[in-house]
Amino acid sequence: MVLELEKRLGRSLRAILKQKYDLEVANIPLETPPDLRLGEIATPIAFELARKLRKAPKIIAQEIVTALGEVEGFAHFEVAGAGYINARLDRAAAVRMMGWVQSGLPHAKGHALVEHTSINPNKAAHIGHLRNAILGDTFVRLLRAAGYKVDVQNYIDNTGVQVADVVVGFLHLERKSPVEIRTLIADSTKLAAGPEGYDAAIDYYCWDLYARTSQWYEQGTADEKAARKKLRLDTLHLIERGGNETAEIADLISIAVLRRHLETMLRLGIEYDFLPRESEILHLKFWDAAFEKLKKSGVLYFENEGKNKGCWVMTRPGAPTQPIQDDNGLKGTDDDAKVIVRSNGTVTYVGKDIAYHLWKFGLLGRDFGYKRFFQYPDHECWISAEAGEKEHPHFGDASAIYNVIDSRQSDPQANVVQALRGMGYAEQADHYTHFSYEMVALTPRCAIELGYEVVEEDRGRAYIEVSGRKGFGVKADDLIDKLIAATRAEVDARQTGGTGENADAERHKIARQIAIGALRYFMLKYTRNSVIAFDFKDALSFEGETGPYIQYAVVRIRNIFRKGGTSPEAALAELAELEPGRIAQFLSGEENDDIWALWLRAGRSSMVLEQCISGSEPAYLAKHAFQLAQEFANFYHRHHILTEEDPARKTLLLATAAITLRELVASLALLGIESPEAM
RNA sequence: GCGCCCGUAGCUCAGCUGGAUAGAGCGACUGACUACGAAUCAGUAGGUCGGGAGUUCGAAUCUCUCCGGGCGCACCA
Repeated sequence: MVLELEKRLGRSLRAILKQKYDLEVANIPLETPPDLRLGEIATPIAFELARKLRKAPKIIAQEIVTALGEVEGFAHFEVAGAGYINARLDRAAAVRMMGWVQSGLPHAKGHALVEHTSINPNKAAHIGHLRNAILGDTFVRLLRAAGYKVDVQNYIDNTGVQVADVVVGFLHLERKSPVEIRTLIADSTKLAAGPEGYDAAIDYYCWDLYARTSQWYEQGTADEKAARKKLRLDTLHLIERGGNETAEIADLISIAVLRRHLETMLRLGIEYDFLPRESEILHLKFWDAAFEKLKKSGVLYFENEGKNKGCWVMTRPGAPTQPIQDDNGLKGTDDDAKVIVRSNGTVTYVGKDIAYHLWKFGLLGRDFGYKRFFQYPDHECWISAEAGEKEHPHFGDASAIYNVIDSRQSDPQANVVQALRGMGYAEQADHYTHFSYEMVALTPRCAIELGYEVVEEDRGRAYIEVSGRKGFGVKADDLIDKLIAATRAEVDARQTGGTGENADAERHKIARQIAIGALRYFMLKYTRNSVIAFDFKDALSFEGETGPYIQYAVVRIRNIFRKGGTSPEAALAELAELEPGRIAQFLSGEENDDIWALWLRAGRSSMVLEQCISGSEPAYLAKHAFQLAQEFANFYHRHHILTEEDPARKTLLLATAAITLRELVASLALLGIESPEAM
C-alpha cells in the first residue's frame, strides 16, 4: 500500500518539476518522517533544488505543494521545517485499500538460481552452515514472493581434499576395509533412528574422524608426516579420477553424509531442487568446453615468463587490463595474475568454478545428467550424474544467480565474475551476485562451556572462529535438539496444547515450531556483514527481539478471534461495509495514532520485500516483522477489543488485528517461520 | 605491502540511495496479571556515533587521514 502511494507521489512530483521548472529528476528522494505528527511520507527535494533555482527551499516547497493540488490517496500536503514537504495520507482510503484482498499474483520477473548450503560432505553441519542455509533459503522465499522463478541448488564438492581426508581416516588411520565402512554406514543409519540419536549418525562419526585425521597429518617424524601428506594427495587424485575402489568409498561416504545434511536442513524447512556435484563437472568435461571459450576470448593467456611460467593465467579484477610494460616499453610479466591451469596441466578451483558458472547461465553448451535423489513431501530433489534418467527437469539457463558463500571467498568469486565479463558476458556478470555473509563464531565463554580448550590468547577475544578441521564448533542437530528441549520445557510449564490425549504430539509440534522460529530469527536478525558471536544464552532466548516474540503476537490475535467467535475474514468484510467517514473518525487524532501506526506498518510489507531483494538483505524483513509485532503488543495493551461497546469501532479494531495477523503470518512465512496456533 | 569488512548506550546490534530531537533488544532499577494468557506492557538511567580534517544548506551515513579489530591476497579446494 505504502509502496503504491510512494510511487504515485513520485510520479506527481516528477511531473510538476518538469512542467514548472523544466527539470528532469530521475529519483525523487522520499522518506519517512520521524514522527506521525509530521505525516507519513516526506521529501526534502526542495533543499536539492534550492541552489539550482536560486530560491529559498521553503518557497520552492510551497510552490510544489500548491502545484500538487490533490493526489488520490493523500489527504493533504504541507511545508514544514526549513523546507520539507510532508504528505498526509487519506487514512480511511488507505485502510479500505488494504482491506481488499489485493496482492494477486506477482508478475513474472525472470529465472533466478540460488546456490546455498554447499557443505563439504565429510562431516556434520555446524552453526556456520546453518547461517548459510537459512540466509539462502529465506532469500529464495523472498525472490519467489516477488515473482521470480527460482531454482535452489546445493553444490556438493564430493571430490575435494576434505572428503579425501575422511577417506584417509577410514582406510589408513582406522584401517577399515571397504566392507566394514559399508556396514558402518548402514548401521549408523539404523542406530541414529533409535535412542542414541544423532550421536550415532555417520556425519557425527565423520566429524570426529576428520578432526583426528587432520591432527594425524601433523604428528610423527618428518618422514611419517611426508608419507601421510603423500597418502592424502594420492587419495585425492584417485577420488578425482574415479573408477576405482577409493573413489567408490569416497562416494559412499559423501552420499551418506549428504543425506544427513538434507535431513538436518529439512528440520528447518529447507529444501533443494538440484545437487550438482564436482565429480560430474570433472567427468563430463565441463572444463574442456570452458577452456576453449576462455582461450578464444583472450581471457586466458599462456605465461612464458616469471613465477607463473608454463601456466594459463588470467588478469585479476582491478589490475591493469594490458600486460604490464616497463620503462623501456618492454612487455613484462604480471606475476600477480591468477593461475587457472597449472604448469602440470591440471585446473584450479577458480577454473572449475568458471565452467560451472557458464553452465548456470546456459553458456557452456553442456549439461549434467540428472538422477532422482531425495523425496520431499511435494517435490523431488535431483542430483547430478554421468548417465542420468531419461526423463528429468532441466536446470541452469538462469538470468540471475545468487551465490550464498561466506565473505572470505569474495576474491575467487570476483575472479569468476571477471572471467565472465572478459568473455563478453557483461549482462550475466551484472546479474551475478555474491551473496556474502560473515561467519558464525563462538564466544570464548561458549567454547569453554562446551568443554573445548581455549588458549590464553583467545580468551580475551570477542569471538573464536569455528573450525571443522579441529572439530571445534556447535553441530546443527545438537543445537536444534537443545532448542526443542528448551521450548518443550516452556510449553509444558504453560500446559500449552492442553492435557488431553493428543497433548504430547500437540506440544511437540508447538515446541518444534517455536524452536525453529527462534533459530531462524536468530540467524536472520543480524545483517549479513556482521559476525555472529554465538552464545547459547542469546540463541536460546525467547524474549525480546526473537522469533517467539513475533509468534506470540500471532497467537494472541488468533485467541482474540477464537474467543470473539469470529474470523479475520469476517472482520475485514465488515470493515468494507463501514462508511469511510466513520473509519476516518476512528483513525484521526493523536489518541488513535497507535491504531493507524499498525495499518501503516502493515502496509509497508511489499516495500520492505523490495528493499530486501535490491539489497540482498533478509534482515530488513526480520526487523519489519518484529516492529509490526511490537506495535501490535502496544495496541493490544491499550485497547480491549472484545469489550469495545461501539460496534463500528469494534469492527475497526478487529480489522486492525486481522490485517496485522495477515502481514505477520506472511512475513514469518517468508522468513521460513511457522505461526503456531497456541503457545 | 595490497584489497575487502567492521568500530554507534554496560553488552549484542539497527539506522534504507546524506536529511527534521540517533533507535531496538538484553542487562540494571520502578511499576502493571480476577483481562483478548505476563514468551507481555509502561517508565527511569545510559551515547563527544573510534580520533581528526574535508565536501555540503545539512554527515553516524560521502572523501581523505590516523588509531584499533577481523578476513582475504597459492601452480589448496
